[in-house]
Parts: sequence; C-alpha cells; structure tokens
Amino acid sequence: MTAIAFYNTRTRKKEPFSPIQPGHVGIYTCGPTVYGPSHIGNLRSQLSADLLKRFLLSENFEVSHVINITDVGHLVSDADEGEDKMELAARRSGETAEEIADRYTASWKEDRAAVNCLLPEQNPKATDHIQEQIQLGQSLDAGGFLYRIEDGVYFDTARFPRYAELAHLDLAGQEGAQRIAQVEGKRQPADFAIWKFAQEGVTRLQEWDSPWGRGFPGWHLECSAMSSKYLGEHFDIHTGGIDLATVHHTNEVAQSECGFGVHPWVNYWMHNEFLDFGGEKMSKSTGNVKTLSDLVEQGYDPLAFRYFFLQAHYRQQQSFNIEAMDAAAQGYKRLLTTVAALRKVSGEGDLEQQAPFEARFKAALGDDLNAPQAMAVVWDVARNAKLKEADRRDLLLGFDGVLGLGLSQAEVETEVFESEPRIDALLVQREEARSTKDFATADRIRDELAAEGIEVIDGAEGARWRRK
RNA sequence: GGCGGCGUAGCCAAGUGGUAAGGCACGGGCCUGCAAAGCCCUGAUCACCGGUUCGAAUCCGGUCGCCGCCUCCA
Repeated sequence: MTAIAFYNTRTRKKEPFSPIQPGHVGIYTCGPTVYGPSHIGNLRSQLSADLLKRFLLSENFEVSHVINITDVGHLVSDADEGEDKMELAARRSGETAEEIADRYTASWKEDRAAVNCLLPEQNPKATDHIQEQIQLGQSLDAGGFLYRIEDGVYFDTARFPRYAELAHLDLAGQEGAQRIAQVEGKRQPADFAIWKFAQEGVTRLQEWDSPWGRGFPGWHLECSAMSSKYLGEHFDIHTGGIDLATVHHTNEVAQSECGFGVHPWVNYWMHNEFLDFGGEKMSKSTGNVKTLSDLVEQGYDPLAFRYFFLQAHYRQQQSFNIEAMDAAAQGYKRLLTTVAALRKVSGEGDLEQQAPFEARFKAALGDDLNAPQAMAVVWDVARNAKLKEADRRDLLLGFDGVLGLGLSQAEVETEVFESEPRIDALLVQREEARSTKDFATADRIRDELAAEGIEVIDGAEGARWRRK
C-alpha cells in the first residue's frame, strides 16, 4: 500500500490522502474556455490532472473525472472598451459563438489525446447546464446570499466569513479594494455576479431566461453547478492552474458552500504552477512556440512534451525554452529506443526483483506526485545492468500506465527501414565500393543521400536506410 | 500597495538540517573503414551577505534578480 499525500492549497500543507468514499475518487478539473486555441501552458494543467488520475487508477481507485468546457461567459466586456474575444472571433470568421466553441473544443480534445490524456468520465458544457446553474443561484437567493443591482444579481461575500480562506487573501490590502468597484452598486469589490442581465441594445451571442430576468450566468457558477451534478455536493479533489485559486476557485467555494450548505465543499485543492517562458513573450509573432501544433510543426512528438512535463514537479514553475524541449525530445527518444528493444525480450519477470523499483516509483508519486523522482527511477531501471531484461521490460511497461508515454507502442527505430529501387540500388553501389575499400565513393553516396534527408545505417546484415 | 512562487553544474530539474537524484548537452572511451545508434566514464557546495546549529542547499534576517496572482486567464 503506497502512502499517498497531496499538497492542499486550502491548508497549505501536504496531507495524507483519503477519499470520502473508500476506493472511489471524484476529481473536478477546470477545463478550457473555448474562444481560442489553448497553449502548452494550458496543457500543463491538463497533464497535471491526468497524472493525478493515472496515479490514482494505478493505486486501484475508481476515478470519476469531470472536466468542464466553458462555452459561455465573458460575452461583452462590461468595463471599458475592451473587445470581447468571442465576438471578435465570431465576427472575423463569420461563425456563431457555438461554432467557435465547437471548433476550439475539438482542438482541445485533439491536443489532450495527442499527449495521452485519458478521457474524462464527464466533459460537460456550461451551456448545457444553464438550468443547474439557475437552480444553484435560486438556492443562494433563498439563503439571502444575493443582492440585485442594475447590472445583475451578485453574491454578497460579506455573508461568507470564510471567503478569503482558500487563497489566504488579505482582501483589504488588495489593489482591487483601492479602486472603485468597476460595477456600480457592488457592496464589496470581491462580490461577483451570479447572473448578469442582458442589456437593452446590446447584442449578446448567448442569453437565457431566468427568475431574475433575461441574461447569462456569472463566470464561476458553472463549475459549482456541474461538479455537484456529476460528483455530488461534496467531493474529493479539485484541480486547476494556480492563477484560478484567487478568484475563480475562491468564488466557487463561496457559492458552493453557501448554496449546498457544506464545508468543506472540496477536500483537496491541487493547483499546478505555470510554465515559465522567461522574459520572452509567448507569441507567434516573436517566433515563440506556444501551442502543441507549433511544437509538432517544429518536428516534436507531442509525447516528447509529455516527457518534458514529467521532468518537473507540477507545483513548481517550469522553464520552457527550445533547449529544454530538445533535451526532453532526446531523452524521450532514448527511452523509447530502450523500451522498444526490451519489448522483444521473451521470458517471465521476477516480481521479487521488481518490487523495490516498483515501490520507489510509487512512493515518489505518492509524495505529492513527484514525477521527476519517478522519472529517476525509470532511468535507473532502463539502464540497470543488474536487472534482468524481462524485469526491466515489465517494470517500464508497468510504469507507463502512470506515465502515459506510449512505451508499449515503442518500435525499435533502427528496424524501421524503407525500400525504394533507386535508393536501394545506390546502397548496392556503396556496398560494392566498401567491399573494395573505396571509402571515398562510399562516403560520397552516403553524403548525397544524407542531403536528401536519408539516413544510411550500416549493420551486420548490410546497410539499410530510412528518411529522417 | 497586498498575496504567492522561485534563484541548485551549459540547459531542464529532484532534494527542506547530516556533507548534492535523474535527463539533455559537452569532453573522454568502447564499438565502427569513417560515421550513426548503443554502452561506459567525467562535472556543481547549491544567487549574495550575515546569523542559528556539532552540522544548512535545506532554518532565521537582509540584499539582488526572476516569475505569477489581485481583471478573463493554466
């Protein structure tokens, strides 16, 4: 039995993990807002949650994982003249908000699949759960937690003494407190909208009827409404990027604890840190990669990014740059090559020999998902001459259930050769030259092929080739 | 202004009181006609200053630097 402890943002401590219902874990992960493509920083959050899920599955928990799709929210900028991204995108492409949401939802799913994220048990859309959101709002209204102003219906944070608990906020000292609340009539700067009214003369892409009037749900409501629907009003783990803790998750807690009458609403809050791009702006204009597609265009395997992700702890900022990505790609390739060779080994492994490595691997992950340490165990196994190949094979393939690096599909790259009459003929010529020790000719042929992007490999059974 | 994270070898990065995991790159070696692939070997006293301690990368204070949040945000 592996000891499992996770760092809980709520208590700022590493705590032993124990689920509400023995053997079962409910996880809610904040998903994408689908008005644009998600970048590799977003992907880190998804990978963090996926690592968590895979580890718990490997510990034989039954996991219910819910990831929301936010397809309604900031429709019109309510403050200044800032343009709404959804509308802007819609206008540019001539699509509806729904079409845009569908498109980016699809690409988000493709990205997740490309890096081997397991499918969530539930993947609900906010627009499919308007009624649930309204119900939660009504419950809050009945409890006297809401007040109505011209702009919408707001949650009165003064009614919830624990408001600052999750993020350990010092509300009085916040910059927001020094400004004038942007929305006229808000009682406290931290108060947030449960329901916003459609304004006359303003064209909104999405709006619904509610007991308070026509409009749309507040930004945070969906997560509370959907998590309770699929995981219950009190569940185990909520994950998301660290930036969400201060506002989004804090507000989720407020509306959930008040609306459902529970405390704590969520037992463990796990937040992943950001990818650090140094001083360089993450934008295509500066040539800086930011989406998974960009990486793929540059020739990286999506799973090399997963390998990159596994090299750092999820709660630590991780520097991303080309040099680091190259290092990850190279390391990943080596690991694949190693496993590919081991996959051809026959014979049974010895569980007793494997046990210590298995234990180290699990202990690393059980300690707040310390993936870097787990990877050290992976390499220890991969290059351990004292272990039988069958044991190394069994261990590495077993580890991959948690790592998700696709090791079980690893092919021996040096055996993936091609055939084409013209090139095969050149190789024959080269072999003849080599046999007469005419290395100048042999090397010339190899160089010419290399110029075409063809790699020649000499082996015991003669030379073969493949495209790089 | 408030809150939080970080600064470990060229790069990524574990390690939170007992004398620095792992990966990549570099260099050297084995193998090869030469390469490639693979394998082996090799490097750091932990931003800086001061303190606590028998002992600190790890605790405390200060300095410098970097990143994030407080508005939608992974």
